[in-house]
Amino acid sequence: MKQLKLSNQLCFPVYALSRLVTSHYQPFLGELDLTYPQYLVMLLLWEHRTMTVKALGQALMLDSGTLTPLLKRLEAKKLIKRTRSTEDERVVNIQLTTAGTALKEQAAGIPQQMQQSLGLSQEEVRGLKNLIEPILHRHDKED
Amino acid sequence: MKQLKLSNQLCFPVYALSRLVTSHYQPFLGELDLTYPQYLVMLLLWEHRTMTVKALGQALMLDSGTLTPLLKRLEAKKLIKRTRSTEDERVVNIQLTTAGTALKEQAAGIPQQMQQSLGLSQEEVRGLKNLIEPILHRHDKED
DNA sequence: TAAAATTAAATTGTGTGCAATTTAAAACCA
DNA sequence: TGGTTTTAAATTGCACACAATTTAATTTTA
Repeated sequence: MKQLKLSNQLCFPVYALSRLVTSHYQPFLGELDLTYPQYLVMLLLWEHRTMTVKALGQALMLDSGTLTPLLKRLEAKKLIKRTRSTEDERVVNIQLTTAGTALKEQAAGIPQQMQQSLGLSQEEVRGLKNLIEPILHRHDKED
Repeated sequence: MKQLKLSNQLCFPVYALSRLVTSHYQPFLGELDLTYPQYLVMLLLWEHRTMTVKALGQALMLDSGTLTPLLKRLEAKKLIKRTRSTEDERVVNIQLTTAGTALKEQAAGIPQQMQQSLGLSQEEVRGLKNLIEPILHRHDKED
């Protein structure tokens, strides 16, 4: 049954690559005392300054079951503040603290260093993005 | 700082795709009462019948910290047997039970159904595999 | 407008991943 | 050979992911 050989599955390379990439972030993120998903949240906040939990969840395809405890940990590190919106008390706004904003400087070199660490060529990066992003967008509405 | 925009990171599409793919397995794997990593172990065992924990770990890039509890769950479901080798008592051999072998029939249709569920073309699947696998092999020795 | 439906987070519980340590066995070697 | 090193799993502890449920607030609608 050829189809059930691991080497014939697409799923496995994608899964393995994801973990490989994440593991290469570790040395760099460790210096900032961030995990990889925490770094993704910080990337969004550095870009937008303030976001709701829902907006973070949509951008990262994560639900509150993952985000709530993660955000509480970022708050405990004093990188963000969580405040319930006054116009709509269901909503929680996430905003950067001064320390959270400052961390951006320390993170500036990471994307560059990562590409080196993974040994990827420009073509590979572009090729992967060009293949993957259309697939993700095709499935955007699913969340 | 353009480099720190989420949309300019390679890491995120890879991470998001991996979770998207895994989530699409869920309805199919749920019928077999398997999680996605458990399914990967079963794929290897269907192919090789018997493997050591170490060999499983090398093939899947997972360590005993992940595999030991996972394998205990598969054993609790009576799909595999875990027996310590007599020649080398450090080694644990994992072998399929009759039920574990039988499950292969039920899994036969999954790869086909998955590609449909994800709406991927042959070109996309081939393109992704061709891009990802060389990257993984380049980093094989790292584990 | 009051009840029903929807929405945003939080909570609960299970199963990974993975770093770090521990345990026990086997291999090495001075 | 006896002590050191290496190796294979297991264990411990922490942080995701995610399904399912709960809670509280807002919208919808009958």
